[in-house]
Amino acid sequence: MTEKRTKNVTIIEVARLAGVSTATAGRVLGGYGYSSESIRDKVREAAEKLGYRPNLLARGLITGKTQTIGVVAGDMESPFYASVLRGIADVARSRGFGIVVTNSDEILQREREAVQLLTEKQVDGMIVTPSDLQTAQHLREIVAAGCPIVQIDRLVHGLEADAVTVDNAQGAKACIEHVIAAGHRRIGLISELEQFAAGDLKSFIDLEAHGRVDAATLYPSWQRLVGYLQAHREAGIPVDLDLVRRVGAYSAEAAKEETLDLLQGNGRPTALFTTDGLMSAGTMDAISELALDLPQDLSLICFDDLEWMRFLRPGISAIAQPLNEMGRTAARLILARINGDTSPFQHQILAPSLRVRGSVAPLKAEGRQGSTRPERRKSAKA
Amino acid sequence: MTEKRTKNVTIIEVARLAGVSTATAGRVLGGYGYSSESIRDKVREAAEKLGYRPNLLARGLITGKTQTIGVVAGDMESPFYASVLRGIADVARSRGFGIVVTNSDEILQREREAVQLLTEKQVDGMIVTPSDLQTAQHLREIVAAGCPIVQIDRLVHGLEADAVTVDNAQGAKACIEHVIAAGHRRIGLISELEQFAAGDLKSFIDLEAHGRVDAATLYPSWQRLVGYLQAHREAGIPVDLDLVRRVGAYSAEAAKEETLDLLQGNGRPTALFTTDGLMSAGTMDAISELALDLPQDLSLICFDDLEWMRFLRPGISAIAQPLNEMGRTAARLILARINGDTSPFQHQILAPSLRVRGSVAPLKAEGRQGSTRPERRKSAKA
DNA sequence: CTGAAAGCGCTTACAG
DNA sequence: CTGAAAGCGCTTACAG
Repeated sequence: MTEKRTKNVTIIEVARLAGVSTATAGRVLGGYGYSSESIRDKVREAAEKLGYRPNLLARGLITGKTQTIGVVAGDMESPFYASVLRGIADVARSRGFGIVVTNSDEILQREREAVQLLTEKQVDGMIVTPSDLQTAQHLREIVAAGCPIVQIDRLVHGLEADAVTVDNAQGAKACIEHVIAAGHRRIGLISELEQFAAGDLKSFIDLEAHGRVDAATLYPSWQRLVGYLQAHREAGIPVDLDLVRRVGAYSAEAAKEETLDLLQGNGRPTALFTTDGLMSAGTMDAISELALDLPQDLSLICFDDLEWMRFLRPGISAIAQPLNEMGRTAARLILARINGDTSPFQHQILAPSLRVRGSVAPLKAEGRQGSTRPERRKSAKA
Repeated sequence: MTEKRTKNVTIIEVARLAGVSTATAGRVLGGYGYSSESIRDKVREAAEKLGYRPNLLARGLITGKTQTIGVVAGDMESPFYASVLRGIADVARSRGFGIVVTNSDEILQREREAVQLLTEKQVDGMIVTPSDLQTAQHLREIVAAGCPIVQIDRLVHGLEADAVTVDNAQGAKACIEHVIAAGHRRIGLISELEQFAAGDLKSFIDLEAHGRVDAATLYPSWQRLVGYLQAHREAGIPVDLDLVRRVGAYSAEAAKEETLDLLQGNGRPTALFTTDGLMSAGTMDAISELALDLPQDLSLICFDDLEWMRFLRPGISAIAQPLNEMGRTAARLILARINGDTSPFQHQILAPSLRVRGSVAPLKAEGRQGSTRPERRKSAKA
């Protein structure tokens, strides 16, 4: 009960029992040098008998490799990161690597501390979802120090490192085209759109219309807005600014408020596009509160994650991000770098897989909208 | 571009620049011995100037502590484990620990390999959700070797280690009482109930009725069945065996089939209790397929996770497991052991937090059931 | 309070 | 193919 940690069997004891040098025992057990078959057997037998387990710390100290990938996620509890992590873990496991994971909560300072911890733990490489796309001094430093890193989901401006992202503009565009094909013309957008250095929504939309926006360097929700705008432009449908709702925070509650405001105002949309799982959750709360029927009163389409889709009510369409694949790709890239790959940096852009669940209701004749008035609000919460 | 990993600054170089011995430099930088203020400043300055970062591998090799917790989860992508992991990560971070995580997929062999990897990486302790409650030789071995472990969610028979579980019987009982209070008498159960050594469902129910079942050593879904049975007994409602559905696999598809069979048979229940998130998902699929209205046609209550609850349709009740708390508790326990706590092993049983979303519809007069006939099946999939 | 020496458990050249 | 020696970057007694 109170025994201290039993002393581990070391290579020295195995060597002694096998009657060989520690160097030889090490070669057999570590699988790295030449050794004759007879010696191999002797050493293995001795190791087995003593219950020898290699100490990867010692090996790592000397080889400079820990067979470990460090991961800085935003929040591993969210379906997004959980799925990405699973992809990373699968590839790591198949290659004999471990992963040490941390959460940044998208807070720069926390990300710095995480990177620091991972560095001190001597991980062979890092996979990170950068919190800040401008200031990323800590990332530039470790890259300069020779630690390979792979960015996921976002690109730090001018960081010389591999990256894996989803084609957000393309995916969002596909969603909107889907809805337009069903006859909708007034499509509301509920989107985070939190950080954008260059000003307000209006300016951004103007810039985009003139082709002055580089989608690759934007935060995902802004990229999805670009897809929304593109689809409208190509279909010849003017964008009503009132329909484009910038929630301004990654918060379901805020998304709910924004949706309520949109749906209770004049000129209500006939369809709604939410740009991620959390926005969808908030929007659905609003829809419940207003006691709207989907998709009769309102069509809803979400840019979402496969995991979350399971919980969507029937009648809601969604396009899923290939999150496992994003994790797997990132892990493969980092492992290649760890193994000495020095080819130019890659930016892999994954196409969202169009796993649509439910279909968008075709736009019906007018008249239904009046049936659900703001006065009915809260009626669902009997 | 092709530079090799730049050689790290070591304590030796810092010591040289500061004009002190490596032992002294180590004491300052490692914060473990005495040192005068003037020397502290000199050393820190030198370290700063050279960009010194400690190598935790070397420290770990010598101290025998890595400040790392190993975690064997079933599947970190699932909301259950994702939430537990988050709890663990939060406590670990606050104490300066890292976590290395692995997935077992509830497969014993994979769990063994995971434990092996973590052992070789010299984690200070492990948190594991055991895949098999009988055969757990690998766990007994590492415990015997002095590596503390904390079990989560399940208890290995006779394993001398701390554990954190949820009071499943109690939670399930609360659910059923909730439904009974609303007037329901025919309450269907959709549950995994996969592994149970001692035979079939009927035998189990008989055993339980005679108080011959020790809930503590059961798999969670069986514990939830116990709560279902207890609530019936205390309310004086006989259990109809036809209503108790053993899905026999942790599969949403299988849960769906079982639900369809139950709802399309004679003597349909007026309420349904699902014992976890995956069962709920399958059940909801079945309900959609039958085009049933919730809670008008059927009341549904789920034993579930907070994360998943967000996606439940209004009108569905659910009781949530405190998963973050389970992770946090486990992390605190393992840290205490790592710090030398030798008190008797604890088994902490967390009460499910009654975060009910939506309420159970009171049972209405008869007559509604006929309105949804099996013929309507698939009608929702227009 | 500080330093010289030994050592954690392995791997790596270098001889043989 | 095998062994003796050195060393990875730290910490730990042990003297002073």
